[in-house]
Amino acid sequence: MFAVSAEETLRRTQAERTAQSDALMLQSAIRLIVARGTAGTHLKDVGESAGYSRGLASYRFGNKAGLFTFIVHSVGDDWLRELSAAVREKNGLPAILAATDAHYRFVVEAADRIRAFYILWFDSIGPDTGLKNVIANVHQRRRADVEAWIRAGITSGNVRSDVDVRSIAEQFCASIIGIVYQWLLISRVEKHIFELHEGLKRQMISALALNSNKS
Amino acid sequence: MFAVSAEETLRRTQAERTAQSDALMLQSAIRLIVARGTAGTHLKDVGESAGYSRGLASYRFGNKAGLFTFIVHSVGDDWLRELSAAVREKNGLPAILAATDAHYRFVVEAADRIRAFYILWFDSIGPDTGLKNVIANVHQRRRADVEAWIRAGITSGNVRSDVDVRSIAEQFCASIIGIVYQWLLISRVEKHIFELHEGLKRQMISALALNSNKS
DNA sequence: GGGCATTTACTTGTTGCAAACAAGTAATAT
DNA sequence: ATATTACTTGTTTGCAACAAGTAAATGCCC
Repeated sequence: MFAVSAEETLRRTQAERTAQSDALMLQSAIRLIVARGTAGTHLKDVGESAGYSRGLASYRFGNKAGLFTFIVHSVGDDWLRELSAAVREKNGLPAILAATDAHYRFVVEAADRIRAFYILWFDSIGPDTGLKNVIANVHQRRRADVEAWIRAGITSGNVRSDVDVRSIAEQFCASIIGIVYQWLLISRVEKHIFELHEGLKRQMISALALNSNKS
Repeated sequence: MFAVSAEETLRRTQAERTAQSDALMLQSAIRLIVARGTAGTHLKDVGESAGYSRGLASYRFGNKAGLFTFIVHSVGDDWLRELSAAVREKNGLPAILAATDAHYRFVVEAADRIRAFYILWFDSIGPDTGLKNVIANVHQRRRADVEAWIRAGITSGNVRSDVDVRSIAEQFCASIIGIVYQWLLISRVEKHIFELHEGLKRQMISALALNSNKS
């Protein structure tokens, strides 16, 4: 029997099936989070608006925390990859300035996935949602990257050697968080957020550049 | 009939009754938010753990958003009052440094109310929870205060006159938000958060002080 | 390669619980 | 004594969570 025409075409492996339903539900969830917030995003809706049954999201992710963790992982990994592509082999101050520019670009692109990602980011602040650990890790990785850039800049001589690396890296990450917060709070973006990123760059230059007025 | 002995002692006005139940439920809600997060805080529990019925919180605040708005108003007003007391008649750089120190003190005191306040602050980031507007207003007021300090510092001559006031004020507020975020994320506070505040002060000094290396 | 057992993907049925509101009772005010 | 305000209890609705079912894909022995 090789006359199974129609059925043959829509036969997919199990891996493909889950990959597809994961992807569709991811998209749906992102749209819902951006539109209604985390509290207004119901697992039921996630499954149904992805074209499946009301129960699939529950079954796949277990609960809301599981769904949110999945989203943060998916988007966060992409994001970190794109960021390190933007920085490439740079180090020291150029790396930090490139990262800041890249961040600005991500934010003004205003892709729903970035917005949803950061909504979840801030949402996870409460106590012991497994999500909190995931995000704390992303945060640590980010800070470690910045520290590495600064240290590399010191050895290659484009950053002055008397800075407190850890402290500057934390300051940088804290500023990014603050900028993102403002972006999510007031939706009219553009110029405003641009200025915040430019200010952050100036601040990093004055903290790290060689020709500084360190008394 | 003036033999109403016992009853006479516990007679309160209606205003006193609501004031007391408001206060008790406020405390309960703060404890619950810190312990279980916003999603895990049920109106039912707020009423009951304050010594009332399961329905009172619903009745008084309407819904969860109403409760959260009430908390942000209560704590936020106290907070702004304490902050402006710490700054007093200072202006310019001294005002900003004093505000930063005061903020550090509030945070390390780690009073539950501050923690709950900021948890709600970050929680309100999603779309159009009436709470978002409340918090956007607090945020605006805060930024306006900082701008006013800087401007006053310029006229009284302790801040250099070529700074972009608005931009610096936003940078400052963004940094504060970022610091608070880190505080909520990693609970071991002390030294770490202290350093972040000190770094912010240094940054503001380099942005605003008169004897600067503006090329 | 074809048919049967196993595993994996997804759906539907059910329970429990909280939010929201309605209708009641108790306390204070006029 | 009546009206108003504070609070409680009853009821509905809707989602999350899980259990038990069906459908699709895979492994296996021939």
